[in-house]
Amino acid sequence: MHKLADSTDAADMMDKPKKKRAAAQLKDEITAYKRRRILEEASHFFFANGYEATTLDSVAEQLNVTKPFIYSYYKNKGELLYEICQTGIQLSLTALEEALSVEGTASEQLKIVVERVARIIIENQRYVTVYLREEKCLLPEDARRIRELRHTFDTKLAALLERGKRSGEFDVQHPSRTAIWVSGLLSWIALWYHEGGRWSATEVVMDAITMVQKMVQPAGGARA
Amino acid sequence: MHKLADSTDAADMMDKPKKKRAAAQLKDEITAYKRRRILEEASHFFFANGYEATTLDSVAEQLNVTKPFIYSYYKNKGELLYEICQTGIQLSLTALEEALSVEGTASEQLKIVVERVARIIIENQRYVTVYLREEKCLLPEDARRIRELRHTFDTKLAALLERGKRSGEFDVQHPSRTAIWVSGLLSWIALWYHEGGRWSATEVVMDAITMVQKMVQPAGGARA
DNA sequence: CATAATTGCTACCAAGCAGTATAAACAAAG
DNA sequence: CTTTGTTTATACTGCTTGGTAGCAATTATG
Repeated sequence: MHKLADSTDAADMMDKPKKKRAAAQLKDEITAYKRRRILEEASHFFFANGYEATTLDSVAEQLNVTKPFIYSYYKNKGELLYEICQTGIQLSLTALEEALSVEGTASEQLKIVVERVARIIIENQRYVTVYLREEKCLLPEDARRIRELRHTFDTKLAALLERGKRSGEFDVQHPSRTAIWVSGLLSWIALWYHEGGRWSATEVVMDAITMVQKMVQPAGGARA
Repeated sequence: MHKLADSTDAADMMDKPKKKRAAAQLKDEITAYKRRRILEEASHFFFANGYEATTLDSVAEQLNVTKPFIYSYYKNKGELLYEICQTGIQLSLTALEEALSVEGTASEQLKIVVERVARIIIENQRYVTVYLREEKCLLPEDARRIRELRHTFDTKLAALLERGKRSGEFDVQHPSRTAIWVSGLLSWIALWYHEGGRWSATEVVMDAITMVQKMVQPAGGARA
């Protein structure tokens, strides 16, 4: 990402003819595409075999390229892991933020949040699972950044619970602690769901909604 | 464990004087102790750095012994991992079974189950976390045995939920699926709890009880 | 067609580590 | 004090793998 930004730098572009600019842009798109493909295959291997047990040679083979090819798009193995973990948590966070931008009562918003985040987690299971499992393999600085994203997620979720508590919709005695249980329940989906297994993605998402609603539901029971 | 049983074999013992028998028994206890110590230190490293990233040399160093020492008590690194994973799930299963042996209504039993299992998971976090994280590193045969224990756990939990459903204490539309959410919530503790962190073990256990109760609670609300 | 630049590959290295062959140290028994 | 068996360490091997130096092939440019 940084490299990419550098080479499409404004200073470079301004004094070059249109043609060169267009060519440079296309090249950057191709570079971005190659990076995405490498990341995608790497995530398959990290998910199936774990980070340490995965060799970059095997990733390269799967892409029909060689190891130095990968090294010309990523600085090292750790950068691959970081981008995968980052993707895992960032996708969830974005889904949360988009859901929160939909107007509605706290209960309505919570339902949308759980539905969308659960779907995103299932669709991007590889990234989320690697993030949950391999955090310990990240460099301290990278791990800090990831934890920060996670913290933002939990904080925004806690704010929603707090809102529902104030409005009387939810019965939670400690919103920020409850938020952790809810986000744990969502994370658990990535570790447990198996495509083509006993239960469909839709069933799992609906179950998750039900479970979370019950977790925050006041003693009187839920309303329609 | 197997080796140990072999060397205290009845055939060996019967035709030997009392003294030798006693000496052999003591020796076996010492062997068992050494195995436990190795496992304990290994679990620390596997928990902190992951299975693949842990070297047996570092485990040996921590114990002030050498690598061949470990190899004279365990056949290879994989056997260590298997015993750690096995401990992680077996402890939880035993806690569940003991809790289920306490007489009471389904609600009462469920509360005891969650309390005891949550405590066991916190106390043995290293073993449980390694089991959840490193299952993919196990040999297929070992992985199968572990999954069987997990399945027994989920099945027994589902049976309890089924009982509560029949008696009208619980509102669960699909006991075996709900059991997975409950056992996921419990597993999540191992991945998330941090000793000396923001919340005490007791708070976490009490929270877990509350969350599970709400998850199965009928719409009318909970009774005392 | 020649020249320059970019892109990917071949071939390699250094390090780390699981696992072992063998010897030393120690203990038990006579 | 020797003999015999057991326990642990020294010292090594063979292999894997992250990472790189330098070359070949391809493409763009004049």
